[in-house]
Amino acid sequence: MHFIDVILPIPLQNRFTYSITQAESGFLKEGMRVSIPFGKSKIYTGIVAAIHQTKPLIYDAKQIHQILDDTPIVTQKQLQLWQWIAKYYMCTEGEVMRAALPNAFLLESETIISKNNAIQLNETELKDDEYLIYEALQHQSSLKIQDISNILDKKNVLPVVKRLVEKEAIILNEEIYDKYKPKYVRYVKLTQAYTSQDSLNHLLENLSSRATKQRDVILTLFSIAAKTKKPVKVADVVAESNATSSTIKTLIDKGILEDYHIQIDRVVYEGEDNEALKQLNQYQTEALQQIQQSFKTQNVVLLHGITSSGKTEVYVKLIEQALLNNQQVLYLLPEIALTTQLVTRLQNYFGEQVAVFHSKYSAHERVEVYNQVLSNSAKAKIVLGARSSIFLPFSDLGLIIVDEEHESSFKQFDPAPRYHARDAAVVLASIFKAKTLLGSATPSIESYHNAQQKKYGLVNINRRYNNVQLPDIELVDIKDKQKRKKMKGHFSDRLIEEMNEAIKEGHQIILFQNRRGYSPIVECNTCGHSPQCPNCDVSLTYHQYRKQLRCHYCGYNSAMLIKCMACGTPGLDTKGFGTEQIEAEVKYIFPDLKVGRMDLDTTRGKFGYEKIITAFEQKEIDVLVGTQMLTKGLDFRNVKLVGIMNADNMLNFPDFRAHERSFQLMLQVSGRAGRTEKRGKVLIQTYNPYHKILQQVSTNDYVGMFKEQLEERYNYKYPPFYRLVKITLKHRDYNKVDMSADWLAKSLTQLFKHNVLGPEFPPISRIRNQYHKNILIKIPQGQPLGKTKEAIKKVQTSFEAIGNFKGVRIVVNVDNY
DNA sequence: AGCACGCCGACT
DNA sequence: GTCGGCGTGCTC
Repeated sequence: MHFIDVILPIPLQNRFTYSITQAESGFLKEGMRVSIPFGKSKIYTGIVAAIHQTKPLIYDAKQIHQILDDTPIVTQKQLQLWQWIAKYYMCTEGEVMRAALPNAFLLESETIISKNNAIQLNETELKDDEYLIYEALQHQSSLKIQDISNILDKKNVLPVVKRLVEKEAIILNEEIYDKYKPKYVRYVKLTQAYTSQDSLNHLLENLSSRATKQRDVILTLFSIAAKTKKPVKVADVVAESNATSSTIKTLIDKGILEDYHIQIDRVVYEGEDNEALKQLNQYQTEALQQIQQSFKTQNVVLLHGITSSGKTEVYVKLIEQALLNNQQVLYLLPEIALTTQLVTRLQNYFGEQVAVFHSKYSAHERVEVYNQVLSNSAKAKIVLGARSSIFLPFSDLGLIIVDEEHESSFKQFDPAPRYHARDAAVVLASIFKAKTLLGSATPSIESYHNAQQKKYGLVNINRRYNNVQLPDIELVDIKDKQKRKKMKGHFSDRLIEEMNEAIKEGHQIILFQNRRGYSPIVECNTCGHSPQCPNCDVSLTYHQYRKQLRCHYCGYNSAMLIKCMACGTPGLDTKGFGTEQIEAEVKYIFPDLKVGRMDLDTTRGKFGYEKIITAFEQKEIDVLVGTQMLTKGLDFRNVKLVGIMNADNMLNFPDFRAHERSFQLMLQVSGRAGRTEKRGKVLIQTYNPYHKILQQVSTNDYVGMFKEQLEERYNYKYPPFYRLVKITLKHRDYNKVDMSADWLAKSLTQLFKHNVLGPEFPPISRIRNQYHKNILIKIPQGQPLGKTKEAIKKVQTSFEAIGNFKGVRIVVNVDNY
């Protein structure tokens, strides 16, 4: 008796045990995929996590359906990381598996319907809808459930299908197929018969009189072959000879040409020759030496280098060394910073050893990178990727770089696993006994604290590259400006002056407003009513370019109202402002300038983002207005002025991290100004210029900010002194959420006393028609984390057993950054 | 998460 | 009368 325990990509706590044959047990290894029957009719892909001979006691194990791999596609070390993540972030291994594997690896079955030929059926017995399906099967050998849905034009077709099965008119089959298909490219060459010079001359003569198109194709084929000395692609011949693919087809049919296919990589490096590594300047060299020194005793080092200090060059040197040891390197970046700029730069240094892993890649491209890493291919020695690349199957990882370490987008929010890629990376590195370098101009309070506690090494770079000066940061009091009538729309006179000057000198401008749309609130002048989202507890944002009201939480939209819905008066006013309004005002105040906007609305689509960046780089745009997207690792050479339109809405955000975030955001945007010889200028417009954070921003005082924030965190019991676990309850019914949250909070309070906060409705208490209520658990230092989480899990289990609370969804978020 | 089974309103 | 709504329970 042989069995395997399988991890399934579904949010279930348990692994599932299946029986296998002796032969299979000899072949199977941990980390291979198997397809297994699950429930009544489903077939899922599972990962073999254990192979054993212990027969399950209370149920009969089913047999597996099929083995999908010859060799493991998940390594032992990955399984180790999965387990750590599941435990630490309080989710299931299945959820981790779903996040960790490229979707194309997860085969699912699909029901295929075909006619039962063994039975002669009396068609008059069939009802109308049944007949439609039966009729369709006369023309097509098989149908999918989706096809039937289309034929009958309704959603739920299973009852009909069931009746047909009972009448033995049709047969059902579960089919699975590989979602990953290698990409092939079609090539052409002359057939054997025409390889000799004689036959060829003869052929060309023949063709020249009548079929000139065909002759051209052959001549083109020759010239390409002679030039490249490589197999010739059909696509190239078509392109160069002006022939169509039908001409080629004719030649193939005549037996003159033959085509063949070669499998190729979808992700191809098309770079030039390797660039020589830049010489490090004195400060970079010192930093590099300190990092290396520090790595002798520390596994993690934090590199605190101000914006434009040239951290990337230091990374490059470290990567180079890891490569010399023949080790792999993982370079993590926030999704949004994974721009072509950086990718090209690294590819210029390291050529085709760089692979990129990215959510915008297609399923197939992801599989290819995954497989290259798995085989430790020379094409993937350095993986440049967003947070999910911590899940790649490294075999000999030597170094992880986490750039822009403070970025909150390293934390996954919505589907579980709600992991933090920076923290998981440190664990991953420890599994490999590799080193981790965290880099940032504005480190997170947590990391800097770890460095001060000597848990991490700390290295500073305080000079910008080429000794460019840090920008001059000026605070503009817009309350005062309003009083003196010095405001034009949302632009102070100072900002307008500086913009004029920058433009006169031929420089570019960035304007930052951390809110998209035209205005977040529309309000009736007469009765004060403002349109709300029907599904969420928020005001609708006005988007001018489509004359729409939109909800930023659920995507609901409606046409802009002409009169108030409550009182019918036509006077509607807008309150607050977003990027769209700033863009409109720039156009009004500076009619000669070209304005671009960069926010979620203008960067949709695979290249939306790049288009805007390129346009800005090539100076087709004078003023770029945008949200925090602007802050991420973009290197614009010609920007002299950065304007922050309103610093207050960030500072007043109700979150213990709001001040830290505002500081980071403002310093990061400021860093976009004056990256070359000319000193940049930053204007921050605010109602409260004496705010400590703004003072610290204007003096570039990271350490001051850190100390003060750390003290606040200490006083108010927040990280890094306390760990947080946030529990969110969600349900359509307000009362159900309310009552169940009370119960849960009470039970937790019995265990953790005053360290349980809430339950509390969040500022936005309803999203997509679901009411939310939060409970926050603070875990003091010294209280064992693992045990605490187990206890929380137990309470959760008893909660879920209460009939009244059925249907209330619980979301647990550990380290809720 | 799916998906089946099972019990109540609006339609051919 | 049925179709189909989604509440509840289970999956090796």
